[in-house]
Amino acid sequence: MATKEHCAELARQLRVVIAVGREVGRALPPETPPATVAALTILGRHGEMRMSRLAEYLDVDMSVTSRHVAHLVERGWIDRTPDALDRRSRLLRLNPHGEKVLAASSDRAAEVLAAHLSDWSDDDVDQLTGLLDRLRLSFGDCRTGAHAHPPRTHAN
Amino acid sequence: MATKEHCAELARQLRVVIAVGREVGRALPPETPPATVAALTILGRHGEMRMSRLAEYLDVDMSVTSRHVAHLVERGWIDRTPDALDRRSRLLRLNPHGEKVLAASSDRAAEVLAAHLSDWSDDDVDQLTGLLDRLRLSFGDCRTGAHAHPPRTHAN
DNA sequence: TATTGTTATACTCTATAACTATA
DNA sequence: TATAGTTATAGAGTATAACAATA
Repeated sequence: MATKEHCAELARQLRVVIAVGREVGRALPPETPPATVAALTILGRHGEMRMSRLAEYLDVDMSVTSRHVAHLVERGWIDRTPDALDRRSRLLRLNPHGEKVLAASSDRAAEVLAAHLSDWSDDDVDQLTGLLDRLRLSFGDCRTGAHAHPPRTHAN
Repeated sequence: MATKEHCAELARQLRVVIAVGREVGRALPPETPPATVAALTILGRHGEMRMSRLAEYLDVDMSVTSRHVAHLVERGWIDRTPDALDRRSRLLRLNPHGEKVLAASSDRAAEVLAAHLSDWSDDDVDQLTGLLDRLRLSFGDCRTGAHAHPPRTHAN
């Protein structure tokens, strides 16, 4: 069980990482701002899902997600199809065009990181990535757990 | 030397940290929004400094820093004194009131983290903190190095 | 009645550019 | 001429609340 002192130090470093994220974000082309890439990344990783679940993954309000999604649809990067099992909701899915855009963005972000991490080994990077993933789980489980897991009875 | 594939995965996880940071930020009281706490944290950790250096630490434009600093001065949390050795610039320093506010914010952030990290050991937390600090250095050195280190010939 | 998603509105944070004062 | 800092303005990103449609 982590003590509060250690968590306080982690909190400080967390804010530093946000600065690094901004730095990486600045290197992205104007047509794919960070928030856009974030949505594409989640759809690319977890596949088809509905608005509410995307909002959970992004950790922002659904109203915000709705705007981002509308933008992605306008650009022709994702498809938004009606959900046959619940006509209130719509299913979101990355299309081939969106996959290309995501790949390019992801590539650019990786370049920026690699340029600064020249003295890191792959093992170093993996270790950090692993801990961040664990951090995500520690927070994410709690968040989505609030409404006891979304009932994914229809589409996966 | 880290390869681009590993960096791409790190980039994805980095965005997760931003979400966690937002989550922690939401728990802060309205009078100390995240950006305000960030400025206080840096002044608390590195002591007296001028605007330009604070802007570097925050990794935002000086115009943005100027606004935040004005806010901090209005609230009476920092003192802004003229720099005798360069009358264009002003030195910023946390005062006792600001130290109290910072302590309270820091405490709150640590609480939120600790609540989610119940199954983390202190060693786990330290390991992540250490890697994040190294990440900061890998980026920060490059950023401030652009103008070959600020000439700290006068204060500190 | 509750839930999914959209839209209107306001607030926070940031960047760009024009400006003042000093080096 | 260059640099430190301020201010005005614009643009992302997010949250709250009111709303429509469906469960």
